[in-house]
Amino acid sequence: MAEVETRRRRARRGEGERLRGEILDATERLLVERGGSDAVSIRAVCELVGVSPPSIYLHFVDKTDLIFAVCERQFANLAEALERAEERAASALDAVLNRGLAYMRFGLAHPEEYRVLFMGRPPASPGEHPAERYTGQDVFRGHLDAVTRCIDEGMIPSAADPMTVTCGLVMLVHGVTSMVIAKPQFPWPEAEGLLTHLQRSYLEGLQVEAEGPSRSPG
Amino acid sequence: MAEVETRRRRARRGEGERLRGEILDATERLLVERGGSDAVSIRAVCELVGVSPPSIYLHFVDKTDLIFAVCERQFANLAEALERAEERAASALDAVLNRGLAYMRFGLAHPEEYRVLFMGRPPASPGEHPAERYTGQDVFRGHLDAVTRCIDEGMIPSAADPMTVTCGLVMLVHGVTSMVIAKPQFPWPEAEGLLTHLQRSYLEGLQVEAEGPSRSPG
DNA sequence: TGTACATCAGTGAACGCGCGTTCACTGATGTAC
DNA sequence: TGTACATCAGTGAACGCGCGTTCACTGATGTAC
Repeated sequence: MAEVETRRRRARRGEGERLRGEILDATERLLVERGGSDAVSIRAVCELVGVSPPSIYLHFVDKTDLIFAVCERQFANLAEALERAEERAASALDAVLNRGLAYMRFGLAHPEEYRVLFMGRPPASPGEHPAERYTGQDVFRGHLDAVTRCIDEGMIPSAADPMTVTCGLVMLVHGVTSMVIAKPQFPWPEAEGLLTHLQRSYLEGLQVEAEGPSRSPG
Repeated sequence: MAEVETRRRRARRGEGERLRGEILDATERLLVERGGSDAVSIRAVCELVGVSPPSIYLHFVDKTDLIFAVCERQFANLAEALERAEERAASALDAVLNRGLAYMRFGLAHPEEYRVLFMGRPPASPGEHPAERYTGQDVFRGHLDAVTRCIDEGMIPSAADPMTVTCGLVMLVHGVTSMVIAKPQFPWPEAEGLLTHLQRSYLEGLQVEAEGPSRSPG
């Protein structure tokens, strides 16, 4: 019951950074509970932490900076989940499929975070903040590497452009993840099965296209 | 320059409904300009229309009702664009592919509307508003019909489940559309080409899966 | 060991703002007689 | 044709609220001598 008390102990000298972490935790929790960074107020974050509003500004230059810091942490979490998934893979192709599944699982397990990372709009004050903070380039780079390895090992036809295939898979995975998050009340088929079906069919189709398409639709 | 004057003529008796349309137009315009329904205020809408805030409530029960009314209009616009695309198709398969492309074009041409329709969160006051107002079921139904016709005509293997294939295509199309909208600064390949590639490869893959997969990845 | 001082980690109160919504009203338009 | 009245399409002013941010400050913690 110790965490119930509303006013926290003041940090000792040199431990001021601890508050920063607590603020990030509270912000993320509110982001999830309330839905959307617009619905999270600095005041609410402070109340949750047990601190007064001005103290936020000791650690973040403004609200956008705070929200972005939460994003950065989540991007790091996602990247880590993807790496772990890749490590468990038996083959290069498995690594690609596993990354896709792990990405979707992350999104469905943390839908509000996923909204902020991949469904929200670009920052309110564009240009001031570096793109790395809200774009997720590391994640894409990881996908691209995994796909390239598949092509190198001949599991994806070498006629395929790695960038195109990576984007294809990203669109596919993001499509399922974001659609299920956006329209949870719609009777979608079970997500893991659907994504697996999509990933496999797409990759099979690549193989066919490389051999020369069996028929030309349209 | 007649539209510059800030205070509009009051409607004659029985013409009160005209204001409703003007309010919807202004709301949609602000939605696009400002980005997001949170950023649209009733007061801003009124200023644009040249009317006082309370007059909104003669036509809409509250702000959510107003935003939803805009959604309904946009869903109708989208459904119409999809029908027109389908009419231009030379075959059942073409109809499916054209619907996908038209859907994406609509999204990229009206990104803010697309955000509200397919990327925003479910309504603030859930349960009070019928799901048809923000789900887009008509659009999905149209996709399903088009896919079913393909299966009937043998252009998609009859072993495929229409619901699965429709969802697959929807995820794919929504994936490209929403990702490009969400991360416009990322160097994606050209969207129409990517979507065409994805749709064709996926459908080719379906064919292969129906014949029994050539290899089993994973 | 004692004391003056600097620094660090915050706080309390207020700023000006825009918001959704409600209330009592107005005055033009149409209708009944 | 004239007038009293009802209705309709709005308006003006205010409500209470929560917001991000800033300012001048406090008081505990550590340091120098």
